[in-house]
Amino acid sequence: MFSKATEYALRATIYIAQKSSEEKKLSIEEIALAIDSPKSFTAKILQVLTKDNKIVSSVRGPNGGFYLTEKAKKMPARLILQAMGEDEVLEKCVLGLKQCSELQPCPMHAQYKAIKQQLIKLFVTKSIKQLATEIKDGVVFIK
Amino acid sequence: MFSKATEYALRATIYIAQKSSEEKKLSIEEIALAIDSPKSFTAKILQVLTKDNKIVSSVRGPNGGFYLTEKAKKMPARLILQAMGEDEVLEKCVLGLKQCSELQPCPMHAQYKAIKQQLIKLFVTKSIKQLATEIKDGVVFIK
DNA sequence: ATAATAGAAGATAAATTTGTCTTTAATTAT
DNA sequence: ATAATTAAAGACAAATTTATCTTCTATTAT
Repeated sequence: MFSKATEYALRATIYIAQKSSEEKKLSIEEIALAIDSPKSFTAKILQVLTKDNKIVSSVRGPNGGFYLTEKAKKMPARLILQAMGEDEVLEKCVLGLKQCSELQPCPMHAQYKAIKQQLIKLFVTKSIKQLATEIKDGVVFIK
Repeated sequence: MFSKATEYALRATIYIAQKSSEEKKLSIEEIALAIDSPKSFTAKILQVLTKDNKIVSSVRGPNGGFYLTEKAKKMPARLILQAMGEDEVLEKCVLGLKQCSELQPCPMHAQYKAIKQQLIKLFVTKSIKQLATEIKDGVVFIK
């Protein structure tokens, strides 16, 4: 469904949301280990999410690392897709038609429409924080 | 969601199903034009679907081309995904976790589960023929 | 100030996907 | 038989994705 990069982005952000605060930052080592992703590649991805502190925040140097502000934790998961430039996946035609729409539907449009709506709803209504909260109780896993 | 190759595979197969029979075969030129796909790349993809005549049938030489048998037209769309080696997409975890399951769910598992089931249902219950039938009436488009 | 730490930035490389082109093989019509 | 047609097969190339490594910069502790 999504690229590896976006999968790592989602997992990393959810993990950081669960473990970090402005006081407690996480190193790239810890994050990559926790979500089972290649370290350097994950660093690159976090650079994207950190750009303009849009989603993830970071500071360099000793005691530095990555964290999410309370404001960021309230953001919908869809913002991560947007930051990764993969938001379109949610809206795209299953058959890859450029012109697929209500007026000019592909053969799967009618049925896929409902699925698409639920997908979008999932990423819009679930905040990063909501996705993160159950991890520490072992209800849910990120690795 | 799917690779370009699989998108072309679905579109091409649906188009062939709608236009062809054992008596009337379609050239790769016609198919690629009809579904707006690169000709040579589409030829490669049809080679895969034609392998062992599993889904698409073909004959070489004058008046040759691609077609679908009545039996093939009755097959579920999911077989195309399988032939393309992309069937796993339907079952895969949204976050890309290898171990995501009921017992060890990812943070999106509970919500995504229902979506996944509908996706699978769509590809299992819809036959290639069913997807193809509305094209000629202009109810539905493939380009 | 200096050294140590940790992310940012950039270069590079490996792997995969997407796409093209040429040659070969099968089939048909003449 | 021969020529024409059309898909099959294979080599190759371009683009994108995934991944690594090195150097630079900011920050902190001493």
